Amino acid sequence: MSRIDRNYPEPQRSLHGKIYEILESNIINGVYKPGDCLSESKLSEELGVSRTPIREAFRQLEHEGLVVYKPNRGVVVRGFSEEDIQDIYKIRLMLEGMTARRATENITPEQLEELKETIELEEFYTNKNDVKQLARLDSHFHEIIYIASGSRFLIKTLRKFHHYLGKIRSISLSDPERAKKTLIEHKGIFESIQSKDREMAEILMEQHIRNATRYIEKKKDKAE
Amino acid sequence: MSRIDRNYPEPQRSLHGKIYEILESNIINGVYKPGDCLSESKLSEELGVSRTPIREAFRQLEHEGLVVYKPNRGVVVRGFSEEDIQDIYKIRLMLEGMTARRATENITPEQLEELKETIELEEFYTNKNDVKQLARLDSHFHEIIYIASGSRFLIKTLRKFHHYLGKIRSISLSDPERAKKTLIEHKGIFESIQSKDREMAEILMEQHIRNATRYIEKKKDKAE
DNA sequence: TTTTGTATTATTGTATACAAATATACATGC
DNA sequence: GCATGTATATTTGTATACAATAATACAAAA
Repeated sequence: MSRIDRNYPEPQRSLHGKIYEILESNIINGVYKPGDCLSESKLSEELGVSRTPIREAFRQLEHEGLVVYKPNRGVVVRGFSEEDIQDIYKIRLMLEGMTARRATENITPEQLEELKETIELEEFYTNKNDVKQLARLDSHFHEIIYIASGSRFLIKTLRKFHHYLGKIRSISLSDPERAKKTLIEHKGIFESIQSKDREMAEILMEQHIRNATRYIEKKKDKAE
Repeated sequence: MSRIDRNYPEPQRSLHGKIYEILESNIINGVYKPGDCLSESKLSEELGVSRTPIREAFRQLEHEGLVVYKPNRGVVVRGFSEEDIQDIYKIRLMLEGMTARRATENITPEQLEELKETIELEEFYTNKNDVKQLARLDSHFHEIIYIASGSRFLIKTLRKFHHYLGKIRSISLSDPERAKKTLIEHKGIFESIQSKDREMAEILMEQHIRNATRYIEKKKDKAE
């Protein structure tokens, strides 16, 4: 085996992990609707794998609460309701501020630099109106703060919540006004963290979540 | 088959569910230490089942973050550190108050009655110093409030946190002084909820968590 | 002695086989 | 027509078989 092969091994991910991601994404994005029954045999055929890794993915989705397990009948999709989405925003409002405060206390220079670069890229893509990149960078911005908080539970919980909101976030960021406002808010949070102002980081993060929530609410009201 | 057998069917739970509970409990209670490797084959032999349901249980534990998955090597136990426990209390401080407030808004008369009965039993067992029953009732008290909050995410998150702290809670409740204080605090929370005083329910619940945290901290300081 | 290559062993990853449970279709009786 | 019982088909639940990967032991060379 050559040296290059040893240095660049392929990811070598297990099948159940990939299948889990596919199914989770299909549930989050509404490909599978709440109430849909997922069949091991059918998915097994569709994806061209045996039932074993599919069952393993099911167990993860079940644990996550995205599907409900019916003994000897398989799993039915749960998905998210309007209320669930609002609920997530309410809980985030409680947790994101705390996370930003703790991140301010624990952040490393490298993470701070990464945060800065992320914001610079956000600025670039905001001007270009590249929604896909903006969504990616937004996730990255928050992800760094989650990790810097040093709390495995906050990381796990908020990462999931953020992931669940992926669709709605893209909608928000496709509005140039909201994208610009997001950038300004991110900059404020970054500067607070950089200057080690815990309180301000907490307050600005809470405002950021509140503004995101308000934007969605307003958008929804208009649509009705 | 007798009629009695038909009226009281066994739960008919799947194996992977039972195995998951066994393993989770072993991790939470420190039977498996952080760093321990869990082997499918060994557990399969020990428990007298095939590897399939064990793998399914592993996938749930993995998703929960209680074990870390190593491709082609199995899973290693993660468990909880001192910091993790403190961390859980910090996060609960943010979430339990909100949950109590929302429970006050949504609680049903039946749930209120159940809460009342739980506290009456708590009073009974506090006088008898029955720690096991007190731990069970404490969980039940909080569980009712979680459910009454109507938020599937709060239910899921806080239920887990509460479960993780089972061991430490039993230690607290085995101190008659702390048990009495817990009862008084629960009563206060119950009365706020009953009289639909959201703010007070939130404040008292936060105090309750804060007091529980302080007690643990003090206990730890003494031990050192 | 240390290192490295190789054979062996053990473990996981996936597929498949069979048992158990459930749903479905259809016939039978009312 | 409607309900009920039964046979069939389908699906899940579990066990097992085989393949792939990684760890281990050991021998050979530097």
